[in-house]
Amino acid sequence: MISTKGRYALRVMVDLAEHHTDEYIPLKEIADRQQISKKYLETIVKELVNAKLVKGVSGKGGGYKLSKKPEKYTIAEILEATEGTLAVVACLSENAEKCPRAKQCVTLPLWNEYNEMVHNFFKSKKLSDLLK
Amino acid sequence: MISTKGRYALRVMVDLAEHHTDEYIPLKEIADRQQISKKYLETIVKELVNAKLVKGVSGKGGGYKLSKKPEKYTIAEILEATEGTLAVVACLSENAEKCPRAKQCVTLPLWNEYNEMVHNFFKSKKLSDLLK
DNA sequence: CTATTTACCTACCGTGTCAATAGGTAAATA
DNA sequence: TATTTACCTATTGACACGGTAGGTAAATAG
Repeated sequence: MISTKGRYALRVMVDLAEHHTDEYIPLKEIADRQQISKKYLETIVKELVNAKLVKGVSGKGGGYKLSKKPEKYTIAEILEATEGTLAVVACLSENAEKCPRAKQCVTLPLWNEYNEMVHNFFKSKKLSDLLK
Repeated sequence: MISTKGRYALRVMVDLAEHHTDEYIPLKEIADRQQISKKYLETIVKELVNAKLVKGVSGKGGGYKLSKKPEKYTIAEILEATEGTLAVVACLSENAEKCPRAKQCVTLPLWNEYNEMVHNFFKSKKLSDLLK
């Protein structure tokens, strides 16, 4: 299940996209518009900054800004930055040690198919698709 | 992410399907074959029994048995019984109170589409599809 | 009738994550 | 120098996950 972390991140990205000018947008504005605790948003936006999805500058006139155009973001990269992984089962996550049962596992093909479907879905969707 | 609970449940169901005769199959056999702690399996199989997906009888000669043919089970119903819900976001789960932001929510259409895709996927897959 | 086998029930535990809060420090501008 | 902003480091309570422990009830075999 996609956690609030990922869902809020998406809403922040959309907000940044919709209010994008030359200026940086302070988090307080976003928090007010989205009605999400600013403190909590800080922890989320930090991960977006780490993943270089948004750029932040401190000080007066500072805030956050998208680092590329909305149509250049896949939903997948945004969710992966905040959710950690989009893998649908633990054994298919990027940093999973390989399962010794893999060869005989009757359910693995199902998980592989499911996993691929989910990844393709989120890779096919762009941030710009969420704008009105 | 699908938890071990759901994944083990699926393996139990497959095991029951593959070793299905007239007899009931004791959990110990399944636990041994699948190399999963019997104690833990008990808690999982209990939920399958509650959902009437398998039938259990006590006593000597007892054990568990599928309550219908493998091709009659969708993967969806098995996972829902053990995972609680297959909803991809909290606000789309069956017993969620309706979100006051729904009307204005920019991300809701995405979640709806994703949710439907996932449900369709698991409804289209049958337990019999996992048998060799 | 007794022993054995099985499901079934209740409770507990450690660990980790989620969602959120608190209280600072550093950077940048006016 | 004051103010605004991001950024950093905890901390909290609640809850689920993965698993264990020890018992009770039911059913059969001898």
